[in-house]
Amino acid sequence: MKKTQPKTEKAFLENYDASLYEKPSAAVDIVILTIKSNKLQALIIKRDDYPFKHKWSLIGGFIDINKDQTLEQTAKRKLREKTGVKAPYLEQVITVGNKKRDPRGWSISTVYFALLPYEKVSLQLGTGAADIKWGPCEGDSIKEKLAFDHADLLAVCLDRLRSKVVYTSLPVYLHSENFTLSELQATYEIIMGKPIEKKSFYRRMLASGILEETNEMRKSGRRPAKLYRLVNNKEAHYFTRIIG
Amino acid sequence: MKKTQPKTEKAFLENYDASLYEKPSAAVDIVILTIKSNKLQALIIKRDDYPFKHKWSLIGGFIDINKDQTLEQTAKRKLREKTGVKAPYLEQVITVGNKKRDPRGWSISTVYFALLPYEKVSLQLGTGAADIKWGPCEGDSIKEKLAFDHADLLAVCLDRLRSKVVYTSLPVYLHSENFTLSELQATYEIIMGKPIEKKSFYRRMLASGILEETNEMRKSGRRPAKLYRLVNNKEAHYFTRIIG
DNA sequence: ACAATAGTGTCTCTCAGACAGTATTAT
DNA sequence: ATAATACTGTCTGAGAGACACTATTGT
Repeated sequence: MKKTQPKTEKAFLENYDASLYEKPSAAVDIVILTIKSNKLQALIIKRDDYPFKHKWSLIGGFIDINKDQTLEQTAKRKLREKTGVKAPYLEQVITVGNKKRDPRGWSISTVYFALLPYEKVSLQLGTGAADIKWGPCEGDSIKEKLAFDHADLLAVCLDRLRSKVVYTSLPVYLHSENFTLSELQATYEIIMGKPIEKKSFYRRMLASGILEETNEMRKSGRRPAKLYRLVNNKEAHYFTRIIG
Repeated sequence: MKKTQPKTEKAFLENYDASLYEKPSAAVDIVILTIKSNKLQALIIKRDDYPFKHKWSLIGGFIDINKDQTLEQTAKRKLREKTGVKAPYLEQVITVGNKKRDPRGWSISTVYFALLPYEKVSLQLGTGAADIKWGPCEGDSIKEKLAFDHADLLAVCLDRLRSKVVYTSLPVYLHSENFTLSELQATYEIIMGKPIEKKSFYRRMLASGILEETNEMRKSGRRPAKLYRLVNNKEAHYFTRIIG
């Protein structure tokens, strides 16, 4: 028995039943990165529900089509629920989708990475988590074995960050309001995993126009250092050459 | 009446019913680009079904969880169905997802862009299309008004291509096997929308190590030009400085 | 005074930009 | 010979790399 073809867009939409087609599940996962104890660290939670109950995983969850207006909003909501803050930098990295990554069946996940200053974060357990913590990144991974394909997703994000560090100003988002150039350089070096020439770094950063001096000094070490801040509302800066 | 909690992963999975949760629709769209008549052109089809019946749109379609193993496979399948070829370059660009982009409801789409040489393509209508053609890109858009948010998706891809052209070798994928450096330069210039210094371009390309001479010459113009080809299985090359 | 950290001076090197000059073909 | 297109020579300039040097603090 053939259904009659609707004659207008309106008629088509009135008769459309989305539930007739089998769909993959759709989720968002976020790799939240910070610098803590001179290490790049990723935020992970211990799952309190099946599947992978009691295993560590990235922060994430299904899109709730009744609550979320957009994909990015889903990411921002999750991020806020776990860290209590709005990330100064959030980038969509990749979407993976296949039949095997989730034992419950065909699923896709859009992966974001967020950078934020450690001092600003106050971790919150939220629902579905038995524990939450920062795990130091070593190379492309983390000591804890992660659920699903989350180890892969983390690796992709770390890769993306490392490839961008050499021509962008992304590491400033790992610092709070004021920071010294030495501190910023240290952050670059931690991510790159190797030292940078101080002079090249100073030249580059000061010429970029994204930083401005404050009147304050950091008095921790020996000679006090000038504190800088990101110029009001500056986007990430893209340099025309690579450093390091 | 509270359902009892399953006691093991196995029990949980056996009882799991994916259809209980409302999911967004999940699709893939592909911006297929080529150079034709000295212009960057995008492949579009005229839709033969609702919604947006008889409107132009990008190539795409829902993920078929019974046929497709992975998201990328969905993209490759669509691409092959419409062009008859395997694209030498395919890159995932963005995933958009919200409640309004499709009148049928919450939907997400993962967008890829593909580069391929015009000569290799033989357009195929396939199912669901009333027409298929190349449309010249002007700036960030195309003359034809596109269905859904496809104009935005196209713009994001053109943006991505333009931003990458200045530091990568992507344009080689718009040429077939053999090409001259002048032809390749012309392709760069079409994408960038402005001329490049010939000497800088030659130096850069020859130093990159991604090209090798063939024994043949192109005899079209006055002085014949050396034909080059991509060295066996070379990936896209990333330069350390920007051109143009 | 000295150690430690912050910051500068300055030379070299690589590669893009500019542009003039040479090479090889068809007519 | 001339026009057209393919290439090369070579100078300049911007910015990275190297590294020695000066500056400012606490002890």
